[in-house]
Amino acid sequence: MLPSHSDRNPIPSALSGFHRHELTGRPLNLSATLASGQNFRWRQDSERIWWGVIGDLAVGVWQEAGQPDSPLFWQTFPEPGRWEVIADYFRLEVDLEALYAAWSRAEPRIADALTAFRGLRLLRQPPVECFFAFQCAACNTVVKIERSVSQLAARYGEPLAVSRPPAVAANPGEERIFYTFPTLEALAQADERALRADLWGYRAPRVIALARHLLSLSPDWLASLRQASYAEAHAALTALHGVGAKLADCICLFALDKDEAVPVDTHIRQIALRLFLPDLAGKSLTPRVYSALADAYRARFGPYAGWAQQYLFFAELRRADAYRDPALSGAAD
DNA sequence: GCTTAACCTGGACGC
DNA sequence: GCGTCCAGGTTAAGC
Repeated sequence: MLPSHSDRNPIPSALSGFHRHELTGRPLNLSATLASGQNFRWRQDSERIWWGVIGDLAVGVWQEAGQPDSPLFWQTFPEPGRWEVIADYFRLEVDLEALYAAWSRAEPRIADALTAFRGLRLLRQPPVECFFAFQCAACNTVVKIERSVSQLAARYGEPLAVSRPPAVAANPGEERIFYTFPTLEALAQADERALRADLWGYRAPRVIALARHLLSLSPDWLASLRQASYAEAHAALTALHGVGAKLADCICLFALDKDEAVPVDTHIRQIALRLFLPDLAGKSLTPRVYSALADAYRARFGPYAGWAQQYLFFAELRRADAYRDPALSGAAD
């Protein structure tokens, strides 16, 4: 079960008990995927093992840094061996090489980002978690979003029983407690003052109101949008008070399998103005401009435009020095 | 249909 | 130490 030794990156001893999965033909750049701003709850420990929560499972994953074709080492807690959950979450069914070829033909200027972050994948996140995590994103910083979302889970989620809790870098030797993301029922009964104390600020009452509204529709309403078209899902989401076009696109792309969704935030806007639509520079981000920018990505990158924009987005983040991990790609090792 | 201000808050920055 | 600005947006009012 344990891997062979590697001189470049010693296999962490903490991987004892982990499984090994060969990513044959399905590259995965673990660090780029988990640090590219899709999800705010994954953390790396001192041995560079990534720890997160998928649904009701705590998950540990490790891969040799900058080697998207190297094996993935993984384990789930408290129920071990749930590979199907990990494969689904990281969307390993998607053939990246075919996408790279098509994107490069359509827009050669994406080549550097593809090379730097080869194996970056979009996640298939639980819809409720994605919906509320990105509620926190408005006028906020990534560090604060991560803190707010983690505190929300700790306050209103359920602790996960991990039989052999991993130590995490920030607190060596301390047992790490994992929490599920809160249910709609828990969020509907949340205390606004507590949320404000957790840095949710003016977003706090909106979170509670949205949870109550979603419950009134159906506990499974968000997940049911996976069966809808992109246009239908986007329209349904933006009809909710507090959900604009950008947030709707984040949920569509990161949780609802709408691969053509392009969340136009400040970074994606700047990239599009620089590469595709310089004539729109100086224009306010009205709904019409938002659509024009997103359509520009879709016109070039097709039905997986949302994946392509994630590469450009992450490259822009790194340029802006807004990333935390210096070893996200092979070039960085 | 576009522009603007308000909404929380902590960190970076200039003075 | 203090003031100002900014950060992965959304909404409503005013024009």
